[in-house]
Amino acid sequence: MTTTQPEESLRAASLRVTRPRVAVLEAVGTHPHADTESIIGAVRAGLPEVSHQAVYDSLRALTSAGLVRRIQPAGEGKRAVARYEARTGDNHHHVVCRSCGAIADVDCAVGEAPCLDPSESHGFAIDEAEVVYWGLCPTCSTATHTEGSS
Amino acid sequence: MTTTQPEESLRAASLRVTRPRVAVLEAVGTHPHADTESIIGAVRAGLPEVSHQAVYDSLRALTSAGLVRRIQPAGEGKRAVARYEARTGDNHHHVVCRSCGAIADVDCAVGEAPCLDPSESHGFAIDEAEVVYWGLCPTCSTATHTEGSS
DNA sequence: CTTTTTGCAAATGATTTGCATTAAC
DNA sequence: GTTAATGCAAATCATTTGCAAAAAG
Repeated sequence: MTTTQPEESLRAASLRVTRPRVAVLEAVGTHPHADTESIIGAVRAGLPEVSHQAVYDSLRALTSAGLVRRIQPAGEGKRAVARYEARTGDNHHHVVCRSCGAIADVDCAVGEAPCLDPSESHGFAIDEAEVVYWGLCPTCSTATHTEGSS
Repeated sequence: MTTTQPEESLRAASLRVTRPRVAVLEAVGTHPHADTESIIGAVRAGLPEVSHQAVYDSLRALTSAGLVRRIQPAGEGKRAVARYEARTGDNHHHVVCRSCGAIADVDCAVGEAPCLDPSESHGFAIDEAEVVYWGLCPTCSTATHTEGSS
């Protein structure tokens, strides 16, 4: 069975294997770019008794361990909602819709990971480059064009 | 006098010229990457009677008009604080310290603005590419190395 | 058995909202 | 004179915190 994978990942990261953590890890893998609320919902689908604090804590533990990546696009008029995705290890980036907040994955435009080497690092020890392409998703783009017509 | 510049910018953007907006625009120009709290402080230095709502509103108006850019680095354990910078028009990016949140500017590593053209846009209408280099600033990097030694 | 994680409920704190007044056009 | 922006104060909502009970090692 492949159901053992999450638990193995947890052990590999020296984290205790608890029901909530396994469920959260699976939920993040199943729902890419999901916000915390969605993850709580997904986790409770199979484990109704988890508190939201357990999810928050699990999420933080998984993020610290590097099993999960936290992304935080700025919602223009909305409250900033943290989103998570299973760390696949590759260096991919995101396209985010300014209007509805939809997220899609894209490969690094310039090849491998040239972004990791900025021209002037100001003495910073860079360990990751995050690229966010801002724009409008097809749906919101269409809606914008439509508004105004009768 | 050069004091007229902010007001001209406001008029050019079809925004009403109000005392708070002028002050906010100047404050953002003076304090690069400042968070809202700092901006409120800076504005009140010369205009003590502004409410923080006026600043929030001005900030939003200026952001919508494109006179100011909003950047929102994810604070790991802290509440996400919005930061602002005067829109200089160039396509520069940021280096952010994971530990203390310090921000520094860097030029686009690959030249002009190749980032604006992702390989696969998923149908999104991209209008801006934001690049964030995550790492540790010199100070925090040193602190990390120091901890552990006697 | 010891240490870590969960659960419960309240606290925190940045940002937003509504409405009357005031300033800008 | 109109319209839009400010001020005031309270509401919101994602996220965090503290402590006792339960589970994992």
